[in-house]
Amino acid sequence: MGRRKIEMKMVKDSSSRQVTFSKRRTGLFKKANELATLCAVQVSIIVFSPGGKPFSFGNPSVTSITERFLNKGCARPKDANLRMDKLNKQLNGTLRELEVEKKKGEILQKMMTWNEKRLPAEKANPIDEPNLEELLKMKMSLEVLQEILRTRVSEMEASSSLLLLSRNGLDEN
Amino acid sequence: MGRRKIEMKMVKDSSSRQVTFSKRRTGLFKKANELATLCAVQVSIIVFSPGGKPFSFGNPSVTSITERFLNKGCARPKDANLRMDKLNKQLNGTLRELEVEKKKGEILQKMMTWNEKRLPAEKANPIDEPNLEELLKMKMSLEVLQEILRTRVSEMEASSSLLLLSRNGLDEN
DNA sequence: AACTATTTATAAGA
DNA sequence: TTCTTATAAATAGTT
Repeated sequence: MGRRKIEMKMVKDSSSRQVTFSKRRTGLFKKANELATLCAVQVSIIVFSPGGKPFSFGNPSVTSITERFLNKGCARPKDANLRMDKLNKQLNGTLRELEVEKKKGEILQKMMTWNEKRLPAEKANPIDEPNLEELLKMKMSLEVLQEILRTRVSEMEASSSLLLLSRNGLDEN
Repeated sequence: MGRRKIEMKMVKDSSSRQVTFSKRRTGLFKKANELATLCAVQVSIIVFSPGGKPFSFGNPSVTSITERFLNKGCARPKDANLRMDKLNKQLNGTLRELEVEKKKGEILQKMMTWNEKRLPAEKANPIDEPNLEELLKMKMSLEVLQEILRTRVSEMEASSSLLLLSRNGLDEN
């Protein structure tokens, strides 16, 4: 048992291939992160799974690195960058407000339901110590996740800018 | 002596950092090649050295994969949403970055599971659904949940304090 | 998702 | 840089 040497050929069994993909993609991204951390460099990876689903790793982000990589040959006026940046932030801000307002009530309803399920404190012993611990964990988790989402939204705004910028560039040419 | 464990921090000595970069970049590209071969998938990596020099690995090529990755977002007016979907896929990488502490790691794992249940985009077609809305919902939801949890935690902490206080008082008497 | 026997990667040293 | 080597880390096959 344990690990064995394998031939460097495509894994035939699709199920095994999926497992191998999963494990090795994780390992690859970890290595990439270590490289970025240890050497203070930018690393970007794009992988398409056997099923065609895209996975990516980026430090600081795939789009920024890709842009840096591609821009070597096709520089653009700085003011164009700034202009498109402003327009896009406006656009995204409006879009976001719209969507959030639209769904607010619905979300609240869902979250309240979930809250009831997760924390049946009223029915069970409300002053259980394990419960408190669970709650605190949950609280921490949410703080971490929120930070992630904050980053993600920022990236989205940035990439949108890039997209419009590139499209604008094409239109101009 | 052989290999020793190292701290996951930036290597201070610039010379050592360059050596580490060289070795690990080689290793990363090798791993990428193995992933591409074993699983018959497309992999693209871009790395900038400490000196700013670009290195890249691509199977079949960096540009083709980058285009495949970006083109979905450039195709339509709703591209911001579609791009967001792909950025969402980076969650793996981002979570990995935050994996510094084991306790946090465990919590993050739980949150990832929960997140996937709430947002089953991975299982469905990942390229069709506009994820911006989902993400914003998530963000809103978390904000709401956090407020709920804040209240709950406060209540429970207060209760626990009272409980311990009363128990302690009884012991002393 | 775990486990673990091995293989593979790699930090130091030369 | 390249090689060596002791050890850390990744992972193939299994449960």
